[in-house]
Amino acid sequence: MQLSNSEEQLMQILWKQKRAFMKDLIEAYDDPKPATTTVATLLKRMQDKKFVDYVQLGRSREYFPLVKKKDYFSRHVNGLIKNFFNDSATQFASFFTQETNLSKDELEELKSLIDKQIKKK
Amino acid sequence: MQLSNSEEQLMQILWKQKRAFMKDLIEAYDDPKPATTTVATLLKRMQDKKFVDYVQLGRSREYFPLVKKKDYFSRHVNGLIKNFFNDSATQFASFFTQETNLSKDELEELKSLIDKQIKKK
DNA sequence: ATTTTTATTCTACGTTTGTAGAGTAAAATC
DNA sequence: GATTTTACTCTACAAACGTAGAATAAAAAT
Repeated sequence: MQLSNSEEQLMQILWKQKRAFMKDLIEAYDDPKPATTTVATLLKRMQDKKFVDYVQLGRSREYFPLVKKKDYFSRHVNGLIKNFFNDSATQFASFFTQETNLSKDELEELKSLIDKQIKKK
Repeated sequence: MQLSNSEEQLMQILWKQKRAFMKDLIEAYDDPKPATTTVATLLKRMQDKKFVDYVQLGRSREYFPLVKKKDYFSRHVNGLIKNFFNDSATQFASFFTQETNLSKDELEELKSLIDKQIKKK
């Protein structure tokens, strides 16, 4: 099951905060901040989808992610790659380096990164 | 305005076929294929969203994309980058090369690609 | 002790999405 | 020319989303 857009937005905040009470989450929204009830609904749905859980502390709940950003993100990108580049990561990478306009420095950096990866193999 | 999931799936088919009649589009679906009315609805909604248009040929319509896959995809990835890597393409790239497990050969290929890009700058 | 604030639940409601039946008109077939 | 098929349109409807008011209950402030 996937997160909806507004759920994902909230998830981003939670990932950043790592563990948070609802008020902290709302705090982090740009104005106009959503109603607490809105966030509560989202959190409950996200909990049903097994993306977050919480511990009860006093009469408040401290929420935390059940899914790592990394993992969630990987699934995402892999989906993208599958859909747009019929499953070829290189094709994707190629597209990516050409389309996102990285500066020369960034490209150099990326290159050396790849070099490191190659050495590992 | 964004495409929904099933709209995007249909869009993928249309991008592949470039121009197509509804029956060709349905043809391309895996079984169980959707009802023609379903696809018709999707096409109409996609038309409202300005993602496709058609020319009438006889009493049939030949549909075609109004948005290039490339552009659509760029928007997507840029959104991802913004959301997950607070707008740093290199951070994304770094993550990408580490997480998707490209083979040594693929990495080499990517590297030379990047080199080409660098030379252009 | 009474009032106010805080934290959460329950309920709700308009919108978008996924899916498709019923109806209609033209074209093809018998 | 009557019947079947094809190509759409119109309407519908349940599920998911985005958003939040009303209600409740506990805690804090007065």
